[in-house]
Amino acid sequence: MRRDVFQAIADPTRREIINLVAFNSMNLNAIAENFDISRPAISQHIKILTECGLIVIKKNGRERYCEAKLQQLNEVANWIERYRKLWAERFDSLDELLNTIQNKDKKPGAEK
Amino acid sequence: MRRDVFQAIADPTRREIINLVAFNSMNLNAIAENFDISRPAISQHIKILTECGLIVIKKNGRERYCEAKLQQLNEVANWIERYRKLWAERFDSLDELLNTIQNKDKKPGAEK
DNA sequence: AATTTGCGTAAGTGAATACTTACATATTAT
DNA sequence: ATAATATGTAAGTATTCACTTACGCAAATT
Repeated sequence: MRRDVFQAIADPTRREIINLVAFNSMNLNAIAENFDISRPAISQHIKILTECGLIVIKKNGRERYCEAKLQQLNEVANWIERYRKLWAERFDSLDELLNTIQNKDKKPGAEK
Repeated sequence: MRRDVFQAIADPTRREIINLVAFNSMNLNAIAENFDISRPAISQHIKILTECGLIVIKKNGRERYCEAKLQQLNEVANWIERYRKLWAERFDSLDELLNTIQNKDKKPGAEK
């Protein structure tokens, strides 16, 4: 059973769940109302999302609030970033800015 | 049969194939040499990658050269970008630069 | 105390996925 | 012409996936 972020966001329903809770925590039933599939199906999707760390559950009485923790998306973003200069010429200047900022942030003076 | 970029890059083998051909075109056998699975399996992965536009095939005699066309990764990048400010505080300053650049590029003076 | 609400999970199902081997088809080499 | 090479594709298979219904349990309501 693979369980990684790439896999997690491959499913459209899970991407929508992420979108729903990204800015506001919601409990499971509130999330499920936005979909045509059954509540247990949503529950299973959320389980997958928590297992790869994209969502954390905060218990409040009998309710479970789903809160987005999207740091893991970094893995995907970094993977894509390696190829960005190959497809997005208009970001060329941004790349340089990015490098400047990163170097300033953590390794001043390193790698050009 | 879903066929979208999120789905395509969910598979680790396909991500490696993309990585292989991203900077140099390679024919199918050359790609297959890098994996333990059979050549037809690679062929099927490449079919999926072409179907969602991440790879184009250039015929050269009996060989098929696979060339990366990663513009479609934009779809994934854009999706993630919406949430970036939620998880990458150290990119906050970059966000502003990004906005500045984008506004300068296409809608000068718009949004803020 | 009894009922309702919010949720997790087990078991079952059909479809999709990632592979395999076997075979067909072009192109190149001998 | 024959053989070797590079590839596509069909068919079969085991596993995973996304769902369903049924059930169980704790917290809240009545």
